[in-house]
Amino acid sequence: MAQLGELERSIMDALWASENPLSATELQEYLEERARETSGKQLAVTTVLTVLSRLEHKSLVVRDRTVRPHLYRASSSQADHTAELMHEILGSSTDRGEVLARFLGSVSPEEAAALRGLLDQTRDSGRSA
Amino acid sequence: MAQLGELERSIMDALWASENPLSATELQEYLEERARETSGKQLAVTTVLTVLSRLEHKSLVVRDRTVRPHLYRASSSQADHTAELMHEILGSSTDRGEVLARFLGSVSPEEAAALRGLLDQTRDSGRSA
DNA sequence: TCGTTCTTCTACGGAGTGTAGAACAAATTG
DNA sequence: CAATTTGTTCTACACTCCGTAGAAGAACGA
Repeated sequence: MAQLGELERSIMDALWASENPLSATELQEYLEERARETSGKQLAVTTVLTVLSRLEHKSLVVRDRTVRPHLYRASSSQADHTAELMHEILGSSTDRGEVLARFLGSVSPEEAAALRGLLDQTRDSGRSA
Repeated sequence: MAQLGELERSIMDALWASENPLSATELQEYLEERARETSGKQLAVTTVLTVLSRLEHKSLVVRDRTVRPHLYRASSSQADHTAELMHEILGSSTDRGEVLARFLGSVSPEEAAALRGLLDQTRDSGRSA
């Protein structure tokens, strides 16, 4: 699934942060805000549109073409997407157990606690396939 | 840190799988073996060397220049590297807890069990910084 | 020193990404 | 309906990364 570029990532972040689907122009404005402190540079709308198309193509973004302007939303939540990525990475390894061990070693105590809680909740819900 | 290309990945896999550091030529042969079933195609040694240099530049590979031929080894274990990657991905998210929840939801029962065990072991060894 | 072995330099083509103008389509309004 | 505004698609270019490797240079054994 490959890693996203910087602008792609910003746009996904914007979509993930937003409750409602956004138009290209709204995104453009949003991005300008975000960038104001950094390299405050206004992007062309076409730039945003191009990237949105690419993200749509990668199935990360869903576009509503029935309205004008078109509205865009992330096809899955950031958490889902991120978890999926992590899983992919984990799967690319030959020794999952070892990876998980190292992974836990670098996790904060709070997160470790959270994980324990989650594992207890999940304990009985055996996966089907 | 970005994702590795296919050949880069193969080379890292080879280095990770090997006990000892390897020379470019050894790697070349190793890769030919691996590829025999697939697209059995012999790479030029220079190709391997180029990629090794790039990997060295990315600090994934360490090269011993005191011997001839130079010997190459992975700078960290596959497990470490993978865990680090996972951590990076996790860190890129705004809601780690949620991500971990989703992540656990897609983990096999065996892995869940392993995680429980690991968490118990790690319980007391609080991290310093 | 001569050849062999190994490494470095240089280079090219293809893919992915940031960037956006030009051209085209739809909606709004006079 | 015609003109203007708003929005979308097409096309394109530059830059970086990666796979690939030849040519040229360096080191070592005979």
